[in-house]
Amino acid sequence: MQIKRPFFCGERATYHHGSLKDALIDAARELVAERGPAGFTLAEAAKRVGVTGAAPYRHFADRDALLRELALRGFARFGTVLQAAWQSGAPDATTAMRRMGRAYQAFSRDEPGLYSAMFGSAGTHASIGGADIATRTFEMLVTASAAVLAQHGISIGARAVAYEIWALSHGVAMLGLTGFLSTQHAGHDPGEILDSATASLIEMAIRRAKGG
Amino acid sequence: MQIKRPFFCGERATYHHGSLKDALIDAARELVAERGPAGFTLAEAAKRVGVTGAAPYRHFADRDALLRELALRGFARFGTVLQAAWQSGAPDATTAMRRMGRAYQAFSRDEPGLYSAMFGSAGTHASIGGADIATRTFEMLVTASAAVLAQHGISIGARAVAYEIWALSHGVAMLGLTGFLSTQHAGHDPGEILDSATASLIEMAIRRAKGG
DNA sequence: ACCTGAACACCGTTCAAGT
DNA sequence: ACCTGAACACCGTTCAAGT
Repeated sequence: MQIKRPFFCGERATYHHGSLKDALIDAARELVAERGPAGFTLAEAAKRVGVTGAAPYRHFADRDALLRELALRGFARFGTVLQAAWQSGAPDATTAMRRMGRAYQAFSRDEPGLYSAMFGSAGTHASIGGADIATRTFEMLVTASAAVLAQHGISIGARAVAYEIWALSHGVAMLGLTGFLSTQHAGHDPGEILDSATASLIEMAIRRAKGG
Repeated sequence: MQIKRPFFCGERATYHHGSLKDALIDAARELVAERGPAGFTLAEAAKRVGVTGAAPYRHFADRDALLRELALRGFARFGTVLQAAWQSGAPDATTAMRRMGRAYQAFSRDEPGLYSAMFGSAGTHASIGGADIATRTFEMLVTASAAVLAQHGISIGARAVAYEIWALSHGVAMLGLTGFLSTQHAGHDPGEILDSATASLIEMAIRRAKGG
């Protein structure tokens, strides 16, 4: 995701940058990945792409608007990645669900800047706009869960399972990003844990539906 | 947790504050609860307790040290709360586990400042000291899981289940704090979701151990 | 021993002026 | 239309000076 810039390491050829908006977002992604959403400063992002601290205000209302834009792009990419993972496992819904879980974990690990911008700061959700792109991500999980349950002849409870799986996935992702997993649980790969736990949640949903 | 202060609303009776350290930590807890760890400023905490911006440096090395101290106190309180919940369900391990799960969720909801300081910012874990108070919290979950499994005659797999339950609990907590749950899942109480999913994870661990 | 006041660097934000 | 430079308020941090 390195942005092509029409100037040489720090010194621009032209007075106008050309793709400043994208360059700033990319710099923000790197900074958030390095130091978290709190550590991101507009000034440093501007410096990194070779413009004055005032330049970003031609493209974003304020610091928060830039982070919001980063989060929005993150959700868009996240949706694409999860969708692709799901389809790579078709037509078996269980396989597809496993692939999607792995993709979720991999995304949070490989794109910490995007994931943190998306879910990191309180209030992100509220300020991200009524359209609510995050809801679309969740709806993907609901659809996936419904497909897995349908494979077992069950047509209810998909939202509840999707909710459980999302919380689980998010928990693994966040504990990983904040450093609480890697150090103390040698031998337990986050991906495997997520995989196993997701399977448990689904299997119990099936058992409950069949038993009741 | 309101700190008793030896002065009247803003104006001190004495030149020395008396309990500035505790007052600052309490102000930090409120500020982090209101605006997240990123929104916390040392200057505002100082203003809120009625001292100069330089005063905190007599008690903390820097801004980060104050947040670290807040996190440490949070972990201590969290441990006490979970322990009490567990014991309130004794001697039935399954009941005790359910109580602990509810207590986990309630703590994250009622003490957002503490929970955010504990788990909110990347790197907290690393900088919180080698003693690793977070590990002790996790070990409580391991002990609890082992007790539940033991009730079913199973003596293996407690760490893996505890890991799954922690991730799930943390996911519910964080999605709740960042506002991703309340808005889109009317009808699904976070506490109930956690309860049901935890039960699923435990039951599947039991089934696997007995079946294999 | 604990706090204030002044000082400095840095960041968010605005605005008139440059290209 | 897009960027710079100067300006201001605010925050983190230090330090000499006050109680």
